[in-house]
Amino acid sequence: MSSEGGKRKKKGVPPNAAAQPVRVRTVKEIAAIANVSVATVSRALQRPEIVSEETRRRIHEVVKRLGYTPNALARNLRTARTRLIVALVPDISNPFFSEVIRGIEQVAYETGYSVLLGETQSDLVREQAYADMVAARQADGIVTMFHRIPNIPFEGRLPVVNACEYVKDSAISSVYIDNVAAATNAVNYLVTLGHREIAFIAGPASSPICVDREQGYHLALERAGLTFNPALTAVGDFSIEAGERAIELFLSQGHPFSAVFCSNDEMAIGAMRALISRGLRVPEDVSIVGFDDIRFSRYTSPSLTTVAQPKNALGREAMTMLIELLNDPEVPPRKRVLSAELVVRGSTGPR
Amino acid sequence: MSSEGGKRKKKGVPPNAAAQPVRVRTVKEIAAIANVSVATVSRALQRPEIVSEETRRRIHEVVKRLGYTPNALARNLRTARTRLIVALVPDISNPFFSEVIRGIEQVAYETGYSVLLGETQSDLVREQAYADMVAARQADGIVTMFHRIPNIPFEGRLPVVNACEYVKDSAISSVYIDNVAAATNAVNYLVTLGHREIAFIAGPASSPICVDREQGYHLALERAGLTFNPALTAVGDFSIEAGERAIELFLSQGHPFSAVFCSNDEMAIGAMRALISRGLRVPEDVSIVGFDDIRFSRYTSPSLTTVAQPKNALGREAMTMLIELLNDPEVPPRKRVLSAELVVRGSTGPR
DNA sequence: CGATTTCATGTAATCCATTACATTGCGCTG
DNA sequence: CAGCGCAATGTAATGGATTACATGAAATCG
Repeated sequence: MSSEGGKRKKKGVPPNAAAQPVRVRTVKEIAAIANVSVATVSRALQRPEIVSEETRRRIHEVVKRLGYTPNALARNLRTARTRLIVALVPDISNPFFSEVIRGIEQVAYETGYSVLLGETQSDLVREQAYADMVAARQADGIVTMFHRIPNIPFEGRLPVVNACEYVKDSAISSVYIDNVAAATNAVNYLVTLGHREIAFIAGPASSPICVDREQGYHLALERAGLTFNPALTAVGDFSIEAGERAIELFLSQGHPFSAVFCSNDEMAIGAMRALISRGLRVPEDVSIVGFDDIRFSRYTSPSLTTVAQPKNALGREAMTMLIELLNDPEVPPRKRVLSAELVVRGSTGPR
Repeated sequence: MSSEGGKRKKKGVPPNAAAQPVRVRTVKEIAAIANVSVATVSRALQRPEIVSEETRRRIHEVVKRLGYTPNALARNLRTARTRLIVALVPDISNPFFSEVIRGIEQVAYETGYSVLLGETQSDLVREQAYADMVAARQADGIVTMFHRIPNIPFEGRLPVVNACEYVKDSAISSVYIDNVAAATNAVNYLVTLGHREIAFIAGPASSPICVDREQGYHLALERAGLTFNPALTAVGDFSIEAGERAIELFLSQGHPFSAVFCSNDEMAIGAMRALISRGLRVPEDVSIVGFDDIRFSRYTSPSLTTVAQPKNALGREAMTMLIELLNDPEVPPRKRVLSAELVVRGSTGPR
């Protein structure tokens, strides 16, 4: 039984950990090796300018040599901030959100925050799990892209902002577009092309922005003096399949229509596909307008006419508001409304 | 100067915080109100069975009434584990990854972990920032979907596994498909359809799996007795635009080709679009095969023939391996190879 | 030159929960 | 009834950093 055998437990680290590049973990050890106090080590790392040139160099050398990373848990516990924010997305596979998230991340990066993405699948339980991270002080705030504000037992202003969606009468800051106007505008465009029977594929009624889009649709019909036909409205869940099903429904009912306005691009893609597979031509027989302007809508054939949301700006603005809020919990809640723009492509044509 | 004025600082909370549902934060306060020690509160929350029925009830009542959430930082600091893992994705807007992530999340959920998503955009700096969370003890481990293993100063086995990608000769457990075989199979399918001039749109050569796909392409050509024409290979970055550019390149060089094999679906979509906009028909003039089977490839027109990766299984398996590793750092690294399957749709036809 | 700043650093309190160890009281055994 | 074991709870150490306050030395001032 000579020297160190195969499986030695890492118990009671021998106190000779001075010179060799062994694993080292705490400020204490760094301090001991660099021959200073823990306070000085901490200072050298946090505010180097208040430590003398020489000491600072020595400490940094040791830190580097031993690959020391301060324990963020301990730090965050003490300072009561994490510089982490959680972005809640109902569905990461929706390309619309991807770009909003990019916007969020850009601002986060600029201001020294990191973004953790949480996919909720619109599920309350998962939503709550992420929201609890704030209650448990593992994150400083939340940007949610869903129309439900998670419940956080928190004193004062909730460190939450809403992007893309909003909640009526809530004290939560939000950034979103004027969905009524955008939808009105899109439907109106179809009207100017001569369409009179315009179908509508709605999104879930639980979402205020979907209600707004529907309202915009009605408003445009009304203004054009067209009568609303309930048989030409279907509700979908934003999926491609929902778009297909809606078209099947319309066709099966036998009411004629020459245009379809969809509450998002994926349903529009599904609608387009269903029409084509039934032998109808887009846009010659039926025009289609989507909503969001996701990356793929440029590449469908025909390419999709759609309402382009300022996705990046929505994300940037939301994150900016959150930072503001974190820096000063007193700032009053704001609702910021950006505008959207109709992008005309190949899926729409004259009646 | 009577009672409490407008702006009172929250300093030295008056010790009358007994009955009213005020904001309360620490075990200490809960303990005081429930008339027990902090240890008992902690126990009532962690292992209720070792606390007497009555005490437990009382504590839970107080916890609930005051909306107490234990400070996770303090807990994690003490217990040295967070039950958080980070999933690193190069690009969240790539629908392929979305489904892998779903798989990861499923297993995480089943085993009591939460997943934090980090988008790296293949950027080393951002990658490192997330990796540092492990070094800083803010997360227990990492599942990366990129072919670079982040550098973590860590004693012993890195708590990292690789999903979809792998790194040659690394001691990192990985799950991925047999890309050589999958690509060979896809190209071979084109051969059996009678194609002889088959172009190839490669992915970045930095990625081993892309090299494998290219190798599979060569292998299939060789087996079929076809000569490899370097002019019919282009390198892309996985984007739709890259697919378009590749086709422009092939066409401009004037070498004829009747089929294109693409290293992912998005480049295939781009390729298809470029061909169609040049007046070529798919699949009558040119057949196209993609790779991944993302959600949209079913809905292009024509729908895309592609190699379907078992996305969910890749994610599930990767997370399972990580959990294993976290529970026992001694388990040897494994490379697990799943198999992929060619899905024939409308974008391929006989020469 | 004595007094006062300023600078660099050290000592120890603090953040909040977990948990090893200590204590108390009760029921049971021999 | 002494003695033991067990159940329930309490006391205090612990995890690793930050930072208020203290200290000593050097620089500046009148």
